[in-house]
Amino acid sequence: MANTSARMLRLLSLLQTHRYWPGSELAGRLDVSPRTLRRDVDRLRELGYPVDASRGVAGGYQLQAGAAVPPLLLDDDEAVAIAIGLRTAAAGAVAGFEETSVRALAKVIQLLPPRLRRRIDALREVTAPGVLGGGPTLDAGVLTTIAMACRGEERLRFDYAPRDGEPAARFVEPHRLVPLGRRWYLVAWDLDRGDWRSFRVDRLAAPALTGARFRPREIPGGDPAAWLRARMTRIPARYDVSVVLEIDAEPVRAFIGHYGTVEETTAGSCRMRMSTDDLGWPVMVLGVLGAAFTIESPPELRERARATGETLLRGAS
Amino acid sequence: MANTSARMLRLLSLLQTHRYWPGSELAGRLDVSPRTLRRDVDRLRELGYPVDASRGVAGGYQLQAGAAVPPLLLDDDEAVAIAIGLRTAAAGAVAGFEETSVRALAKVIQLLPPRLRRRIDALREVTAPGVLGGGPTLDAGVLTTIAMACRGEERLRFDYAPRDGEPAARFVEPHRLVPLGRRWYLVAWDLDRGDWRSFRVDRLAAPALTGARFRPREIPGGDPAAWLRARMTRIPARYDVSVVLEIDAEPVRAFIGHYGTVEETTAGSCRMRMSTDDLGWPVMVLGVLGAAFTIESPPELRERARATGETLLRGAS
DNA sequence: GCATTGAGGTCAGAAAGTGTCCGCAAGCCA
DNA sequence: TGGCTTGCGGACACTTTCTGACCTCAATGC
Repeated sequence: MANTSARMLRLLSLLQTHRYWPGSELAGRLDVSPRTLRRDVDRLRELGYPVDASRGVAGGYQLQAGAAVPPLLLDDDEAVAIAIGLRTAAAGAVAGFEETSVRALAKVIQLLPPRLRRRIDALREVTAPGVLGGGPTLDAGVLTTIAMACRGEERLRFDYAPRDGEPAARFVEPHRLVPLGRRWYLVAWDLDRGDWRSFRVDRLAAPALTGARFRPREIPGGDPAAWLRARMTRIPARYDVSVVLEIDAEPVRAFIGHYGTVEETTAGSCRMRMSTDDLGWPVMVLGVLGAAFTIESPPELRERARATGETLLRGAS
Repeated sequence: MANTSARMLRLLSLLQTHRYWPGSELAGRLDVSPRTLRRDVDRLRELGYPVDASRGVAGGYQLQAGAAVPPLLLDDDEAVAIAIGLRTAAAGAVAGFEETSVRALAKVIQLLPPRLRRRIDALREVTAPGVLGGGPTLDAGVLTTIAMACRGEERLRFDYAPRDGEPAARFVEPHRLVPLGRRWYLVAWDLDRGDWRSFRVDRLAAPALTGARFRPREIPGGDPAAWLRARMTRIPARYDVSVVLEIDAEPVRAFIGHYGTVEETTAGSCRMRMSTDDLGWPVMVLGVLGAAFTIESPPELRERARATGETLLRGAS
């Protein structure tokens, strides 16, 4: 009966929770004889989840890392923590991990009981993007709804405000979410227009799952990201920043993390490069580092630094 | 035999992956008759994981959100994404979620196959804390090793550099990781000294699991966080920043997120408050917002703003 | 050496899981 | 409306597994 499966899951859960259990206690909790427990442990091992055992007084069982990821049995707090972590990662806190994170997030959110979803939503303000982003603020709820639609192959309705023109309702077969530059795009088959379209997620509002499933079409070329890049005739204007700082490379590197690169020029001086569409950000960096610097490019950065410096001096006096 | 359990897990995995499956295909993949598939689905339902079914042409099965979190069956990418997300959250990217995140992270890391751990470690630089932190850079590997020791009730060795004095090897029974202020502390029973001690994680190096288990002692009072707070005679000096800005509250709020509070004073002006031990941070905010401001406190902030302003002007000229 | 704790073989009875066959119900479409 | 598809679930016979009891053996720590 389901008894065995359920018991195996409970056993896995116990082993995941506490890490070390005497056999007698496990047997007691699962309400079986020690012999059966040993058989259950064997079953887990056969499934590829290595369970370590040690004998003697204070012996016990312990789940070890194996070749495959065992089914994760999470309690509420852990599930919420995972969802929150994925959401921040998807929102761009971890460069290069947005897409994977949002896919995993869609999976987790989908499986989460409503009460946990509410808890996560309630934490929206706590996890407000704040300074980090630089990019436009993006509602994680919108993103996950779309991701769920892509995943579940469900038709999607939403309001879309194109760059120039009135907002209008759209009805699409969502295909893929693609992060490009600092923005998210939805690549979808537009049902009204009968063609592939891309939508900037930050211009998209009130996405609603329709429940209607569809058989996914194949996008020309097969790669949504490539299709989108090819379609984007112009990428948003960006500044390539280059500044020489009279300070060792190391603290600079530690400070800016992956937001830019730092190369040593001479001892005690280094060149920092970054690519950004918001000059406020490199100015912040320069100000906080506090070292003397020379701006190589772009000229606009010089102007911006001057303006910021004057603001600060006025306020400080 | 284990067949049934294994098949149930595979079924769960399939249902988690694609979201919608025709019964015949599921039966085919699991290599059982449709009747047995129906029975398996029933079993899942009995376990509390609601499986939706729809009839008619193009009918199928679909896993829905239920009352409990089902066992998460993750593929490699998803597992890595979850670990990365938790790590950033634990590193302080999500205020108030450090502890829960690090606990969940310890669980996940513990279960992850070595090859995935390596992938995650390789991503360390990608997820470099960068600007975010403000606090001292903390090696996530150190944190998770300690968390695993706490979780597994394993004795721990490490090198510790006290504020004043030489680094020395320590041998402890780890009890709990506690985030306090902007720092992490390990509360542990010091085996050499035979007493409870707290250790700042950022002063701790080369933690090593010994594999030796112990029966956890009870900490006086029962609450490690309370114990630690009581023990910390002085908390790190902090500045309470208060600045009036000649700008609407809304953009300020959007910019600083949860790092501080903003109240409207008069139309077109607002007061920003934050508590920090690093004045560089509020200065950055003031500089980037670009609005005229008046510093109410602390006086040190005025000095810092002046210095930063001068640096920027020098560099810009 | 002794107590503790896990490993694992064997056995018999109990309890499942399984496929086949069946009639039924619900959705979709012509 | 009728026909098709797909899921639902009862009944049955058969097979397989599961379980607890009992036993001996093997590590481990004191």
